[in-house]
Amino acid sequence: MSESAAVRARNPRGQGERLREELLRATERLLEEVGSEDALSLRAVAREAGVAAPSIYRHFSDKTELVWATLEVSYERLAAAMAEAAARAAADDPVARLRAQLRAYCRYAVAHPATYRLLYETRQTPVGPERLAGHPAGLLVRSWQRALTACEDAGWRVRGARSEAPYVLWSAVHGRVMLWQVMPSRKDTRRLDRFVDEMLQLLLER
Amino acid sequence: MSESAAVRARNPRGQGERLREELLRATERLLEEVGSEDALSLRAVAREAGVAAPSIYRHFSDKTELVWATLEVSYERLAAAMAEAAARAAADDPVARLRAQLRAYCRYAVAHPATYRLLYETRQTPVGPERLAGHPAGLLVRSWQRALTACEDAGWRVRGARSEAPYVLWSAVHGRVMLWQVMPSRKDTRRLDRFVDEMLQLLLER
DNA sequence: TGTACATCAGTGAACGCGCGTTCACTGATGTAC
DNA sequence: TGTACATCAGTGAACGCGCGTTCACTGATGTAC
Repeated sequence: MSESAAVRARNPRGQGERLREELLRATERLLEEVGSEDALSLRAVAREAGVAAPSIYRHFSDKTELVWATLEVSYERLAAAMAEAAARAAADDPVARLRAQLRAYCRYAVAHPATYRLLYETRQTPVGPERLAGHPAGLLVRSWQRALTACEDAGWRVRGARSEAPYVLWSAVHGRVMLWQVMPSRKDTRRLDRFVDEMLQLLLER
Repeated sequence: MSESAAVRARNPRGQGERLREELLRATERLLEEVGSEDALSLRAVAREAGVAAPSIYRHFSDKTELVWATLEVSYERLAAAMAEAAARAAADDPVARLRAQLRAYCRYAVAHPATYRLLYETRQTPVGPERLAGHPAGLLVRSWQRALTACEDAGWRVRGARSEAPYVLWSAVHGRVMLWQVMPSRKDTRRLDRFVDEMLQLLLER
């Protein structure tokens, strides 16, 4: 029935925190499998991690906490993928760096649809406003903002209202990957790349 | 406890179909209240409609059918709101008509967040590909397409790759309203209007 | 005009299920004396 | 070196709940004769 479930050995003393990481990974995996937060059950997470359900409560006070922690991990993965892609681009070409970031963003989104969606589903985990203020989304918009400024510093002009530009970029890309998940078209990721190029051409000029 | 629940009278003979409509409306109302399809329960729909839970099965074979029917109704509302807005704009100004449609789209989306989201959550109602092919989303992309062609006929030029243009428009607007629902900013719908104007300026030129 | 019957709209009770969470526990292992 | 004890990682059984769905039914009303 369960794969590695039966063989899991208890962590040695002082290493209890390891289970926390395992639970987060199990949640991520399972989330992609079932597709949404509501469809995710603590009992299934426990099974996936090879542990009894109550063990979760050693590390997370309830389901909301577990999901929020997963959201944060997931955001970090996305940010890391974007940073890595940017680092691979030519250091003196901010447009190429921005393009690489946007493409990495799209790729992450379509590779991990459920965890990606989770980033934008605050309704499901009803948390306080202080927590919402620290929502990863805010970090993202600042990152697009910085990237655009770097382009300007390199002599590019941002078309249209400058204050709207990061939102234009972000909305377009987010919208595109969401549509990607709905539309029953064949999944050729080069189409996403083309879309990114298109947006940059619309938004930037020499 | 329940509001109109207790007083509902049985429909007269031959009018059984009325309950179907009532159930659809109850589903829409409830969906906005609970926020997602998973959180919606048939029993709650029945309560909302003032009817016993098994009565739903007189009109819908299961939960999936009920939700899919609601999705269709919801899409019709959105399409109607867009058509109405377009009709109010000057008949000889296709850009104004398109702008009106886009604004109506945004307004519908933020006024009915849960039903709007439902339009884009095919994963939740796992239906066959033949049904997916008839998904409202396809109708929408064709509608943007037509609107852009009308602008071209009136002497406007669509910037960038023409084939990407409807997707640019749609993605941007869809993405923007999704972000709107996440970001903890004050909800001033004029900001959405400004965004729409911005997109049109980026996309169209004389 | 009366009555047996078919049709129709809708129901009450029950089914089995998986869920989130709580509780008191177990048993291995390091530590103090 | 031995042993009592505290700490730690994790568990088994149970709770009450609401769910989707099925079943055999009820009772009002129109229809055929």
